[in-house]
Order: sequence, then C-alpha cells, then structure tokens
Amino acid sequence: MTVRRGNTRASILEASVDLFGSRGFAATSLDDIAGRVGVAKQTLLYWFPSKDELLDAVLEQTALELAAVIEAAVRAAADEPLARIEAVVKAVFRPAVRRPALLGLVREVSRLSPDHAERLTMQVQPFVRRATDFLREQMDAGLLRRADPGLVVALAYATVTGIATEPEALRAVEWPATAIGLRRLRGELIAFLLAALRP
Amino acid sequence: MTVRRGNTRASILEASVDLFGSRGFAATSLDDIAGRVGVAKQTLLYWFPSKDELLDAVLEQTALELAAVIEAAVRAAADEPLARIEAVVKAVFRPAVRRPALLGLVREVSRLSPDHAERLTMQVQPFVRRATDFLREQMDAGLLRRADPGLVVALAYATVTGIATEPEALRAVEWPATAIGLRRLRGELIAFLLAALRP
DNA sequence: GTCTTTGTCTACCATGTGGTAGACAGACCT
DNA sequence: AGGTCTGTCTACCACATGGTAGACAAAGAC
Repeated sequence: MTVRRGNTRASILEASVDLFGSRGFAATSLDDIAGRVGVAKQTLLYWFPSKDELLDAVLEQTALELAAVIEAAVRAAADEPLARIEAVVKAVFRPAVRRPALLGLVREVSRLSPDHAERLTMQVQPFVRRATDFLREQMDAGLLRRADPGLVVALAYATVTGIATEPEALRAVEWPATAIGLRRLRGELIAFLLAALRP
Repeated sequence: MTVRRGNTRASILEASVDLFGSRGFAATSLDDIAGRVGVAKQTLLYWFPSKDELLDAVLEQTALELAAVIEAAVRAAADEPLARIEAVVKAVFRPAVRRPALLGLVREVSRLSPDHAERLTMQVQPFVRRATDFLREQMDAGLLRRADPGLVVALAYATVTGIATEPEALRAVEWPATAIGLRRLRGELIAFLLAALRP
C-alpha cells in the first residue's frame, strides 16, 4: 500500500525505546516492535540493518534527548548550586515520569555488551565531567557538603533513576500513583537530595 | 555417572541468581545455566518443572537471603536511628558487592510479569512496614528529618540498589574498582544517606 | 512513457530455545 | 537377587526469532 508517512523510522525508534526500556532488549522481539508500529518486521530491517544496530540508534537518540533536556535546565537555572540541582532534577523528572522507559533504557545498558556500555559512557562523559567540576567548585566555596564530587553525581543519578524506573518500589510502600502523588514524589525527592548535599 | 553431589538443586539456584541478575531473565537460556552448573539442561527441568518456576524459586531464595541479612543487622545494631540505618546499609553492601547479581535480580523484577512482582512485593511487605513504622517514630521524636517515611524507604532503596547494580555509573565517574575504592564508596554512600536523613 | 529509486510486503530459512519422552545407572528396600 | 525410586543423560520436537531473497507498488527523473 506504500503509505509513505515519512516518519516510519521515527516511529520505530519511539516504539523501540518504550519496549527495550520497559521489557528489556532481549525480551523484545522485532515482531513486537513491528506490531506496535503497525508495520511488517522486514520494514524494521529495511531501516536498521539488524536488531543490534537498531539498539545503537535507540541508545544514541535517548542520550541526545536526555542531554538536551538537562542542557536546557542548566542554562535556565540560577547560578546558585542548590537551585541548579533542583532544576536539573525537575527537568529530568518530567520525561522520566511521562515515559518511564527512557530511564529504563539507560539502566538496561548495564545488561548489554560492554561495547554498548562503553559507547554510551563516552557519550555521557562531557556531561559528567561538567557536573563533577561544578560540584567540586561549589564544595570548595563551602556551598555544598564536602564529598567526592564524582560519587555524588553517581549517587544522585542512582537515586533519581532508581525511583523513576522502579514502580514496584513505590507500590511496595503504597505510594499513590496519581498526579498529586507524583508531584509530592518530586518534592520529596528534591528535598532528599538537597538535604544530602547541603553543607 | 550419577555423581549425586546432593547439592545440584542449590547449584542451579546459585547459577540462576547470577545469570538472571546480571544478564536478565529473558537473556538467560536454560542451556546457559546448565553449562555454568556443569549439567545437562534436562537436569534443570527435573528439579524445576519450567523456567518460570525456576524463576519463582530464585526470587524466593533471594528474598529470604536478603531478609536474613537485614534482620541480623537490625538486631545487632544499637537503637539509635542513624546507627541502625548505617548498620543496615553496611550489611546489605557486603553481599551486594560480592554478588552484584543479587540486587540486580531484585531490580529485574520490574521487568517481569506483574505476577512475579506482586509475589515479591508481598514477601517484602512486612519488612517495609517495619521500616516505615520505625522511621515515623524517629521522625516524631525529632531524631530524623521530617519526611514521608514510606518514600524515604523507597529512596534509600533506590540509592543503594542503583549504586550497587550499575557499575557503568561508577565507571562513568572514573571510580576505582579496587578494594579501597569499594570501602570508600561504602563510606560515602552512608554519609550521603545520613546527611539526607539527619534532622 | 519508460526507468530507477524508495519503501513496504510476502514468503522462506537457519538457529536457538523451552519442553517432552524415555533410556539408564546407581541406591535402597525386601 | 529382584524391584522400585532417584537423579542424570541423550534424542527429539514445536515454535519463536533474527535475518535473507525477492516481488511489488508508488513516485520522481528524463
């Protein structure tokens, strides 16, 4: 029928993020993705030569997406460190809640081949570097609790990603999955992090 | 040859925790596990009627193991809340580092069927309940920062699990994977959590 | 109007996977 | 010694999955 919507590739990427991120890479078949998109499996293999290269593309796009979000938040925020941290968390929180698979995909990386992990690590490197430098400065200025800046980045990442990608953890403590519950969650998460970082 | 080591079942469970926890359930084949144990695939299916029931057993055993560790730590610790929290984190940290797959498996639950998730949630319920009650008491007594006790449990869980199961995050901040690095990591993790919880 | 390019589809194949059937060897009972 | 039970193995099957080959239809190129 050759509908030629012109966005097949993008649709495939979107569906792939959702499925890889929620079920995991290995548990998602090409047919699953194709079915979700409403297209034949072969069409996927037309746009991406193999499942593995599809994964590459998905990872890269996700990294770019998140990077853009963070970048914008940092630029818009005040220079004061706690405000800046709050801004970043808020910025990440929105897409994370709307599409839990986004961060789920990032987490999935630890399950994948070292190759994929390495590549994503390299891509994230400059952001990490900037964050650690910033934290170190602020710690030196006495505006943040003294700690290893790199580890603080990792810990904050772990906290945000963990809470955003494990709905089971929230269900276990009977947290309401409503809009209000989410806003309160965001507030408590930020309070938690700020308390951990305040001097 | 019928070696009859008497621990085949236990060996299977152990290998399954490692593989399910590190690669993920879907990415692990029965042959993988059998190979690791040094036994034929059919032997697995003799002890566990299906891959799914093997997973059930693995989850249950892991929950029991972790529960025992936490239980012991809580009993041994002083009654002061910060000391108690520190004791629990230290207790969880040891097995988590020695066998990253343990917590990786817990995290894997969010990828599995709601059935499995539900069951594990139920199993963990009493512990969660006790932890939240304890935190609430201590907050009321002014010994901990005022916050939603349930969420604090979830956040602390997310932080510990995240940092323990994502070696990539640590590699990204160039954290040394040595014994000394691990001890310092534990120290910083505890400092991070205590700062977040102190009144 | 023909030709080429682009995007999609329908077979089809090779392989890996979960699971079944049943043989077989040692242990234990009598 | 004979019979049953337990644990392990080999052989096999049905099926899903990633990937290939090639037909086909619409859209430009000229």
